[in-house]
Amino acid sequence: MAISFAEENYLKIIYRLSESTSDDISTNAIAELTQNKAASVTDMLRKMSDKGWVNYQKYQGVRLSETGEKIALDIVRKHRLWEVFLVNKMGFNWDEVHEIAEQLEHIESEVLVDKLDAFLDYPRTDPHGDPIPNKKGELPQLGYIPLANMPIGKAGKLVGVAQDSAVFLQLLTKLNLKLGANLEITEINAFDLSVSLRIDGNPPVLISHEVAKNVLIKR
Amino acid sequence: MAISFAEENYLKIIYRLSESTSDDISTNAIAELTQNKAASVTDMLRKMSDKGWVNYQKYQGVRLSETGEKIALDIVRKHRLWEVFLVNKMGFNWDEVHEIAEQLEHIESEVLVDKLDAFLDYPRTDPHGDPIPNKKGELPQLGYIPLANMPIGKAGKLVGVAQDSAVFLQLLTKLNLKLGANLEITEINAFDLSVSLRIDGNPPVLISHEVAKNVLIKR
DNA sequence: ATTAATTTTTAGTCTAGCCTAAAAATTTTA
DNA sequence: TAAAATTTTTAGGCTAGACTAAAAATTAAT
Ligand SMILES: [Mn+2]
Ligand SMILES: [Mn+2]
Ligand SMILES: [Mn+2]
Ligand SMILES: [Mn+2]
Repeated sequence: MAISFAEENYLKIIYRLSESTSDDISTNAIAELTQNKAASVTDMLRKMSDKGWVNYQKYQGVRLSETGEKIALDIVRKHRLWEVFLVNKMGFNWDEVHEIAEQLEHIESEVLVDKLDAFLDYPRTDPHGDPIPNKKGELPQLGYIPLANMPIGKAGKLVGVAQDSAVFLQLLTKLNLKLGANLEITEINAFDLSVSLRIDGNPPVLISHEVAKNVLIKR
Repeated sequence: MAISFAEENYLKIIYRLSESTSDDISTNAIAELTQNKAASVTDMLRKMSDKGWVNYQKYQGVRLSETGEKIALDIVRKHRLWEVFLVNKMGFNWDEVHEIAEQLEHIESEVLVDKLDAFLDYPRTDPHGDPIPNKKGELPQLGYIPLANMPIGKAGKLVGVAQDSAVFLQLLTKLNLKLGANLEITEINAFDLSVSLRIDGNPPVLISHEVAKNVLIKR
C-alpha cells in the first residue's frame, strides 16, 4: 500500500515538532497542528507505529523512526522546492504559497522532484529561508539565529523566518523586512523586550519581541 | 464540501467518453476507465446525480449536466496545462507525463492555473495535440482528422494523437512519427487496411490501420 | 415470443480517517 | 501525598469510497 496524504501530513508535523525539542512529541501537540481531535491522533499513531514509521508507547508520546524521518524529510523537501517554484517561477508572494505547497508536496514522482530541483538551480533554502533537504535527506547547515538573540550594535542579514503564517509574513513586508535586509539592533527595551531596529541603514524602527524571535539572521 | 479526487476523476472520465458519442454513457464503460467495479460506479452516479453534476436515470446511462461539464473541462484544462509544463519545462517525453498530470490535475488553486497558463505562453494544445480549454471552458477548434481518413496522395501535418497510452506513444517515436512531421499516404492495402506512409519526404514505411486511426493530422 | 446472455442495480461488508463521550493514566496543585 | 486538573486512550459511531454476491432489468438470440 502506498502512503496516504493523511499519513504524510502526520509525519511532516511530527517532524516539525521534533525540530524544536528533543522530548517525545505529545498527542495534543500533534492534534493541534493537524487540526484533528486527540482521539484521532491516538488512532493514527497506533497505525503508523505498526508500519514502523514512529516509535510510540501509549501515554509516553511519540518519535519518528529512521524510516519515518526519511519520509518526512522527503515531504519537507518537496514542500520547500514547490514553494521556490511558486515564488521564483510563478510570481507568488512569500505569504501566498503555503497552502498550495501543502497540496503539491504530495505529488508522487521522484523524477519530477529531481527535475524540479534542477530547474530551480538547486536552491538551498525556500522563500522563508528554511533549508531544503537534498535527495538523501541531508539538510544544509545554515547557522541562522533568531534576531532576538543578536547582541546590540552588531549587524546581521535577514536570511529566514521561524514561522510562515500569512499574517506574520504580511507584517514583515509592511515593516520592510525582507530576505537579504541588513539589520542592526540599536536598543532593547527592558519593559516588553521590544527592539529598536535599523534596517538597511535607515533610522531605527520599533518591532515587538514576538517578531524579533521569529526573524532569523546570519551574522 | 469541496469536490473529492474520486469525484473529479469520475467527471473527467464521463467527459472523455462523451467526446466520442452522443449516446448516454454506460455504467460499464465508466467502470472500465475508472478501474472500479460496476456496482461502485452505480453508487457514485447516484451521489453525483444528487449533487447535480450528472443526469442519471437507472438503467438508462448518464450524461454530464452543465455544471458537471464545467467542472470536467476545468480538470481537463489543468491536466493538459500540467502536461505542457512537464514536457516543455521539465524535459519529460510525451509518453511519461500522463500519470503525473493525473495527480497534478487535482491541485486546487485558480490563481496557480492562470499563472501556469501565462508561464507556458497560453498553449492551445497539450503534448499529444489535445486542445486545452480556456478559463471559460471553451475549446479551441483545431480541425484535426485521423490519418486513416486522409485521401491517398494528399499531404498533412501530424498535429496530435487520439490516445496517449505509453506503448502507443513509444511506438510512434520509434516510427519517427512526431508532432509536426509531414505525412503523405502513398497506398492503402485493402487486406488489412495497413498504410504506406511517406514521412517528411522519406521512402514510405508501413503502419497498421490501428496506428493510422490514432494519429491526427491537419491538411 | 420465449429463452438466454448481458448489464445494471441492490444488499450487505470492509477499511481509512475522522468524530464524541466516557474511562483511565498522568501531572499538577494544595 | 491526596485531591484536582489535564492529558491520553478506549469504546462506539459515522461517511466516503471501494468490494462481492445475488437480484432485477435490459438486450440479444433462438
Ligand atoms: Mn499536505
Ligand atoms: Mn516555507
Ligand atoms: Mn486524476
Ligand atoms: Mn494529453
